[in-house]
Order: sequence, then C-alpha cells, then structure tokens
Amino acid sequence: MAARPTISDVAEASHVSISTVSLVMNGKGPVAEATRQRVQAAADRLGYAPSRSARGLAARRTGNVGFVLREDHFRQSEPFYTRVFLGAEFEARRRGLYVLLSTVPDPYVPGEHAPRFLTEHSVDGVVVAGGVDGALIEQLRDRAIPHVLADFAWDDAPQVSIDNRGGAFAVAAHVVERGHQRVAFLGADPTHPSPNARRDAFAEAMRDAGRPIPDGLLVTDDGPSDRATGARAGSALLDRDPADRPTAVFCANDALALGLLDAARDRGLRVPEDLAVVGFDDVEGAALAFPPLTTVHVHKERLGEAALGVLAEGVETADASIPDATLIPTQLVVRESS
Amino acid sequence: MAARPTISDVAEASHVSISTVSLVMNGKGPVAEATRQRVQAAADRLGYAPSRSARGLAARRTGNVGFVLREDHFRQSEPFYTRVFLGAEFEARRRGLYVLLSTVPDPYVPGEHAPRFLTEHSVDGVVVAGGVDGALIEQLRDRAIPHVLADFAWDDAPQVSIDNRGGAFAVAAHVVERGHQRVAFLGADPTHPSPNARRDAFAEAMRDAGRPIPDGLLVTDDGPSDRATGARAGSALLDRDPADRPTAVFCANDALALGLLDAARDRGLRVPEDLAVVGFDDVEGAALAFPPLTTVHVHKERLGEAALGVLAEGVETADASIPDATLIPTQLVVRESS
DNA sequence: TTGAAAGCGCTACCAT
DNA sequence: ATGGTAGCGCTTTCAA
Repeated sequence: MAARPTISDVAEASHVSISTVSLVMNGKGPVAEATRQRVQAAADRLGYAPSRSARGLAARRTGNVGFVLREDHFRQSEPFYTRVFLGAEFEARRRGLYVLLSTVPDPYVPGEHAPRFLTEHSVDGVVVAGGVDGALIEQLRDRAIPHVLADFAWDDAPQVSIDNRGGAFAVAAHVVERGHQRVAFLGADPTHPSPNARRDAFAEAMRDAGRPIPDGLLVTDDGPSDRATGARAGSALLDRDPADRPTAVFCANDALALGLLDAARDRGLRVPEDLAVVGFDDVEGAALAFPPLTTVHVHKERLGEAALGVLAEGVETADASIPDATLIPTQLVVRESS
Repeated sequence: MAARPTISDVAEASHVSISTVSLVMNGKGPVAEATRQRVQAAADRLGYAPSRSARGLAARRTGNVGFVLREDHFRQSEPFYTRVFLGAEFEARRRGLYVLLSTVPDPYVPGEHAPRFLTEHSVDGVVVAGGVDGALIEQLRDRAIPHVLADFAWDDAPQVSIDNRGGAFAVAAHVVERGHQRVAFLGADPTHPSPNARRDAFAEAMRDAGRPIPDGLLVTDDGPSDRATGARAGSALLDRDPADRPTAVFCANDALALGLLDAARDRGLRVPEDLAVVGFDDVEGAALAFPPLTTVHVHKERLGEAALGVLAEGVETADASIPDATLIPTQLVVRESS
C-alpha cells in the first residue's frame, strides 16, 4: 500500500505550493478558480485527506467536541440521550468535527471522574446532555472550555432546551377537552429542570382552564424518572380513596407513564376508561405500550443537532456569542391511553 | 489564563531535556528513578498533559479507535449496543485511547456512508459492533485498518462473540426440566450469526435430550429481531391448532420475546401457565416485563471491553496477532415467564 | 494571487 | 541514563 498522500504530494501534483493547497482545502483566502479546481482534482485523484493531527497541531484546534452525559442516563432502557447524541454526531459530521462521547458518574468528583478529553484539552468544546453534577459544569467554566447544555440548566450556562411549557399546555388542553375533572401530575427527579417546568406549566394551564390541580394530586417523587418510580409513586396515586382518585394523570416522562400503566394493570384498572395516562418524550416504547401511550413528542435528534450547532458557532467565532437559550418545539401525539 | 504548558516547560522546570520528559511521560526507556520522579512532579505541578495532536503527528498513531454500528441498532429501544459501547469506552480510557462512535446505514455504500474517520485515517483501528453490511468490513480490510467484530462474523475477520451455544444449551436444559413436550424456537434477522447459532445449538440440545423440535416449530423470521416481529411471528405460532401449539418458546432475543408476550396477552394466554417464554440477552426491559422474563444474561459491557482490548493489543504489537475469536460467557436467569 | 519559511509540540533516532 | 535534533503534516504570517 502506498503511503498516505500528504499536502506536499498534492502540491507537487498540481504544481502549486503547499500554502495554496492549504488555502484550497480550507476554502479560505483568494485563490484563482482555475488553481482551485486543479488542486481539488489532484487531491481527489490522490485520495488526499488532511491529517487531523497535523492540522490540530498547527491550528491549535483539535476538531473534536466532547459529548458528556450521566452514565445512568446512557444505560437507561429508553434511548433518549442516545438519540440526542445521534443528532449531535450528525451535525458534527456536517461540520467536519469528531464527537468524543464520555459518561460521568453521579455524584461527580472533578479530580477523579473528569473525562480524559477535558484534562488533556483534546476537545474544542463540550455538549453536556441531560442532568449532571454541577461540579462538572463549573469545571468546564473554570477551564474556559466552551460548553452548551442540552436539556439541562445550570447558572447561566448556554443551553438548548425542550419546549416543556408548550408541551404541557397541549396536554392540559387535551385532558380538559376529554372532560376530565380530577387530573393529577406525576413527576420525579426534582434536580432536573424539565420535570419541574412541565409541572409548573401544566398546573398553570389547568388553573387557566378553571380546573386547578389540588395539592395532593401534584406529586414530584424524589427518585429518578424511571419506570420503577412511576409504578411506585403511581400506586400511591391509584390507591387513594376512589372518590378522589384521579381519572387522568400527566406524567413528566414516558418512563414514569409506563410504570403507572404497570400499576394500573396490577389493580385491574382499564386504560383509558378508568384512567387516562399521558406521558412526555415519545420514546420508542411509548407506541409499543399497552395501550399505546398518548405523549408529547420531543425531537431528540434535533436537540442534539441544535446543541452542537450552537457550540460550533461559538467555537468558530471564538467570541462569547453563544446564545443563551434555544428552544426545541414539541408536539402532542394522541394514542390510546387517553 | 496561562497558556497550556508544553513539554519544554516541564523539561525546563525539572532541569532535563525534553527527550527525557517524553520518556517519562510514556513510561519508556531507561530513566533513573530520581529523574522520573522529579519530572513527574514538575508535570503534575504544571498541570501538564501531552498534546494529542503533537503526539499523533510525531508518532503516526492517533490514539483514537472507531466504534461503528448500524444506525438502527443504536436507536433501538433496548440499549444492547449502547452497553457494548460503554464497555469499549471504559477499556479505551484505561488504555489512554479515545473512542469515536459512528453509525452507518444499511445497506451501506462505501463511497457515500463511510465514517469520516475512515477516510481521514484518524483512527488506529475500529471495533464493529453487531451486524453491518459486509461492504464496510471489506473496506476496512482493503484499507488495512485493524478491526475487530463484536457479536458479528464476516469471513475470517477477528471477532469477539457471545457464548450463544452455552446459553442455548442452558435454556434447553431448563425447558426440559420443566417438563415441556412441545417446544418452539423463534428467531429473526437471518443475516446475523447469533440468532442462527442459538437456533442450531438449541435444536441440537433438544435433540440430545430426546425432544427434537419439529420443523414447523423451528421458525426464523426474515424481519429484524424486534418486538414487532416477535408479535407477528409469535402470533402465527400461537394461532396453530391447540393440539400442536407449543407450550414453551425460546426466542432468539428479548425483543422477540417481549413481542411474543404481547401476542400471548392479546389471545388471553397466561404466562407461564399456558405458555412459557424464554428470551436471550437480558436487556433492561426483561426484568420489567409482565411477567418478568426468563432469559440468558449477556455481559454486554464485557463484550465491548474484550473487543477493544483485542483491538488495542493488535494495534500495539502491530503484527497480525489479533486472535481469531474470543468468547464471552452467558448465564441463564430464571424469572417468572417460564 | 501565490510562495517561502517559521513554527505548532511531540517522538524517535543517534550521540554521548 | 540523558541530550541533541530531525522531522511528522499542516496553518499562517509575510513577501513577492
């Protein structure tokens, strides 16, 4: 196998200097159209691709971005953040960047758990997906590593978020239209802003609709937002006196909703006749649930794309122009559980 | 913020040449213990971390490995390959490598879908997880990029696989012990070696046990190994004449088994009384299924670790010494569906 | 519009 | 056991 072609090979083949080849490859500077084409042709013919290492060394930019998320989020049954990652990777590819994925434990000890690429400065910026220990974000800030949070918030760090408010309002309109009088909200993981935002917006919308949610039916569990929590906290809701048991429950995410469905089934309750259930996120399992779950669709890939885009713009323009917040729209998907 | 320290800073601070610092940082060559410690101390004090780019450029190794899997495998509801990736990432971290994750579509067109890091030569080797288009593997071979397949096989490419045979034998022993006389096997995705290996081993074991599986009960669907296929192909199995409807079904993976549970529920069959169901993989959802699924546990992280380990060894020793095959053990987990 | 040349920070070879 | 030094392949002034 011939050795990998270098910029000099291309320069030689197209009878120009390596400087010119560099300009062409980066689409910079003023280059005569004829020259550009000749160089490009030679590069294509030789199968030339610039060396990342050399480029990184000379330009002081690595061309890598980090993507960090909490380990338990990555392992969780429904691939929410996996899809956020896919979106980020897609956008990175478009921009010629590589994504280094790393998970961090919770709690996070900066000195011990820091992703290698942080300590080694081998990324130009970092996307943080979902809730993580604030220590990580502060470490990023202290080291002056550009970062964007996707579906999370911390101090005034730049973020890209889901339109939780819009989704919650749509759900409220839906349950009101269905005529439900006793409606509950079930949330969890109070350290994450999304469940709380959904709760507050939902409570507000129901109040606006003249059906304020009584205190006892507005529950936020301390556990993680997973199916087990949904089953447990949901059970408490369903075991209330039948007279004030809710006829509809809006869960802060699909995992909780699936757990609630488990609890309903255990009690022989029919869904949606005896109990309407609505989730949030629209994960894969929502449509496969029994019955298929009414939920708020979140475009996860787009969230990742947006986060990476915002980060990349900030890194390229090298100023502090990372916008404070970007909102990814949501959409109610009515299936059979409500 | 002070500029990032370089090797020269460390050399200066510890009164040695940069060559010596390099040796120390790489744990190579003969260096006096006193010198080593002095250098190390200076490096720590300055917060020095070698530049990846410079190192890669000089050493002609990038320190990156690629991790490729099919896009639909990555998005799928149960995070099987996600966990394989976690294992690989863990092992990579131990070895000071970065992992670049990329998905490829299926079918795969080499010229069009090749992960960037392949064409840009920015990885030292690649782990391929799960079934992918053979064209990808041939491209790897043609470009002489070291690679290891995890849970897949193609020609004589080095691979790390699951002990499908051992798992299938354990399942056979289990259903025989439970006294089942009419047992079926349900597989899918015939292009992947694992379902087929599970089928063949299971058939062999049942034959050995004097309960050969009749042809009609040994089904391999052409569809993907997912829940929808399980429901569809499972329905066909359950709609057979009651006289020869199976009393137990071993599914090639958990997704199929969950689909079969859906089909059984639709028909009002009780599990395990009317129908015993056994899966394979032990994904998150298996324990949460209704009823909890008996299945064969696969240590997914270990699969990833092993694949990365094998790859790294091969890359480091730079010879063709990548072993042909490594086997990751499995274990039967009996829950309530059988 | 193009070219020459000076690094970027490191590894590895050859001296000493 | 340690140091000097020549690149690795590229970007980026600065000149022409």
